[in-house]
Amino acid sequence: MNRQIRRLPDAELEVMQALWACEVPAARTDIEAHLFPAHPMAMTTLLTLLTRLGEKEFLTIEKQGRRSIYTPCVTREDYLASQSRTFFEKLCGGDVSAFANALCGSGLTQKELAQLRELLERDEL
Amino acid sequence: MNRQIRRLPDAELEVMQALWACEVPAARTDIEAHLFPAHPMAMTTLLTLLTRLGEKEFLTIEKQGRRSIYTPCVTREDYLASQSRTFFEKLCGGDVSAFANALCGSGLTQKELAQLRELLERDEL
DNA sequence: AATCATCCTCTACACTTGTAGAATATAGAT
DNA sequence: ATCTATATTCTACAAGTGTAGAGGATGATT
Repeated sequence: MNRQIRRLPDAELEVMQALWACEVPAARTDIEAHLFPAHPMAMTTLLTLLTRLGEKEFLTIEKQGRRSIYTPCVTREDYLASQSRTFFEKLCGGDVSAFANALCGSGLTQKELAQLRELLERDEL
Repeated sequence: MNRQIRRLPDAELEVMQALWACEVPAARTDIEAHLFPAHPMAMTTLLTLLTRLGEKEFLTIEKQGRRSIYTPCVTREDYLASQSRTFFEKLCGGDVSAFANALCGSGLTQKELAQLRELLERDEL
């Protein structure tokens, strides 16, 4: 069903999140515009991260003249699902109650928890 | 309520998990016995990791003659809660429905999901 | 007291990650 | 044809991570 997707380092994840937020395929400027403004980075840094993501096959890079366009080849949904699984297995040891406790202690509001419960219910059908 | 706890690298986390599984305070041999058997490591590797965890203040090291005893100073619960929060914020962008979808797609069984929902409900009271 | 066994610390090294300047290539303007 | 702005790739480096051997300290044994 869902293969194991390697965990990305923080900086690369931020770039992927920006890419996922774009209309794809996206140009560098587009991705740049979707980056977390609170974490500025030099343009070459962004390009380095994009290259590394390409090597890791999280996205493909196609050149059009001097510019490149980037297309994700892992969806956000798949990535999140895979990382959830990893969290459950590696951190919670596959123990549902440990997981539930973690969520309850995580600072999510009552409202958010209720919402989560409801969504889980709906999806279960 | 719960401060931000830095994320541990995989190898260090495994050691912490082993320590949490011990009667504390624990000796190295004890921790060793609780390590994931599927991932063998040299004794000195374990000791290096314990030292690093001490530097990061995840545990304290007390010497008794030539041997050391280790005591966690971050609880498993606090660590899991903090990491859940980070997961929710950084991966799901603070979006409950993205989180719910991630869980539903993560390969958890229907039974596990139902159990999770129930535990959340109970804890909400 | 000398030797041995055991436990820990030091040192080491390759690989990854975060970061970005220098160098190179290319489309557009003159 | 040349110059210029701009986009990408190369190179670089410090810090973090995974791994473990060499060396030093100390408790146990003869």
